[in-house]
Amino acid sequence: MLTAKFLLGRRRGELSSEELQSLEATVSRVAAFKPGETIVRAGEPLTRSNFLLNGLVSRNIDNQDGQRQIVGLHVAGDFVDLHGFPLGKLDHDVVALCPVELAYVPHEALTRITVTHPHLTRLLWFSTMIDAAIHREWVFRNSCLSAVKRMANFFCEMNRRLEFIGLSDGKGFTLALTQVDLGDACGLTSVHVNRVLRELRERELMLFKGGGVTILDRKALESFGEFDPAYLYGDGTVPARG
Amino acid sequence: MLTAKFLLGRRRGELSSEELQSLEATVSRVAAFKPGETIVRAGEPLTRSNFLLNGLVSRNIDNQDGQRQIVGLHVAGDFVDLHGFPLGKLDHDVVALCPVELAYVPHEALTRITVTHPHLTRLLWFSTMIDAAIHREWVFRNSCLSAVKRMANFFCEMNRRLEFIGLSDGKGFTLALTQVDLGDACGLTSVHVNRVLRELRERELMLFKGGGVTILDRKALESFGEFDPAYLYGDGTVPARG
DNA sequence: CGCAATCTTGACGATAGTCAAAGGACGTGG
DNA sequence: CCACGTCCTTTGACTATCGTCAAGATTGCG
Repeated sequence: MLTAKFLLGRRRGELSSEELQSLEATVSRVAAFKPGETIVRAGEPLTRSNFLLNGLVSRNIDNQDGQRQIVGLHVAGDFVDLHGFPLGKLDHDVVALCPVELAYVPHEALTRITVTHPHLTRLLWFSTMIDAAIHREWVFRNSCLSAVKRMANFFCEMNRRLEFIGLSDGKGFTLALTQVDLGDACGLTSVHVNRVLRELRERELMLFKGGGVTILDRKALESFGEFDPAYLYGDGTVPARG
Repeated sequence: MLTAKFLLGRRRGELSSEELQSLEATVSRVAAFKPGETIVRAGEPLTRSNFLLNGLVSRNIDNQDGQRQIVGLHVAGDFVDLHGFPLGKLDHDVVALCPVELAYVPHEALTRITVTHPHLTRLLWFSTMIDAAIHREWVFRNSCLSAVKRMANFFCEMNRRLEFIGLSDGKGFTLALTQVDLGDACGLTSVHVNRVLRELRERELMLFKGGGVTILDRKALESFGEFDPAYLYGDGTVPARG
């Protein structure tokens, strides 16, 4: 089951096996991308969306100086650019941050699902709405929090999201990012990221070393980073079937 | 037609009259809110979404100091919290910024639409995806741009969005916001907003005075603010019917 | 007319950016 | 197996942008 991780930990049990099969049937083929490769370019007309099987993928917007802003980050089980299905094209680039495997899902197949499977359609819609909620948290984080808190908050999010799909045990995980990437995501320079990571270490909240994250005091880290996981909708609130 | 402004300027002509009628039929009643009133509170279970008829509405997330971050802003014709339909509840507050009129749309009616009107469903989904694209621009803006450019970029967005619905002629419009509001939206203090507005005035790009915006040099303002309107999807790219 | 909210300005300080240099880590090729 | 290059990390010194504090001006409303 390629799409087995879809909505894992969020709407567990909400997908009937028939729905899961219909979703699985939309996959046309699997493809691999190398670190730094662009998967989707802003503005190009789209005929498929990409379901992330493993690895890390970012959504980038560049400014006039060529400075890259990461506006979103995706992990295994995420329907990376399902946004491109209603939109027809994207406003940003989608780039692999490490070796990545994707399942291609043609838009035709998705259109058919909207006709034959309204409940599954609402779940797909739901998953894009979680992306939007995550975007809002990123606006909040990068607009309203100090550099140290931003970083703390960011790692709390990744911890939870990786926990959902079984890639974190809550105490540590691997995250194939450089300090430059962290800066691009949190609106900081890599130099300042370095200083901030030292502070988190000195506060004995967490460690980051070469893509390896160790959470030393999760509760303290979450409270320090002003992290409230409600926006990840991990508690499985259920919309009516029909 | 209460919902006449829905997707105006974005997918003009994409809504069939039958679809527009079905949408119109979902409206249960109209309600008014006063400035500062909370329309939807984060976390509360939702049974309806709100279609904005006129006025300005913000989506807020507060930090631990009680500092407010505006993570989104809605104008007439926006389906403010359609996000709440797939999600079942919201991760943020929705607040009126000025006297506001809303049309209530029960979620039951929306569920029925997903069953009977797949194409209209995709258009509703599309409109939430534009919100997501706007969120991404806000992440970019508040993470990557200087204070002056942020403000310029913000006003460019509002200019375009108001133009879509006929509330801006491209040269000026009213925007019932205080300098505190502008700061809360752009991640700045009101003091700095004031300095920044002066700079935009001195650069002869635009004026802001008591909720009145005058665009002096639109092209220069958009280029200075690194504004590329592609993310608003105003060019009417069309998804297949079916 | 008077109060309250908003705007404006100045002086000062703190957070984060810039510039620069040096030290690891890792992979490639000789 | 070592040398080299590249990318990433770390640190220091300096700078700039933006926040804080405070006071006064302006606006609008009851």
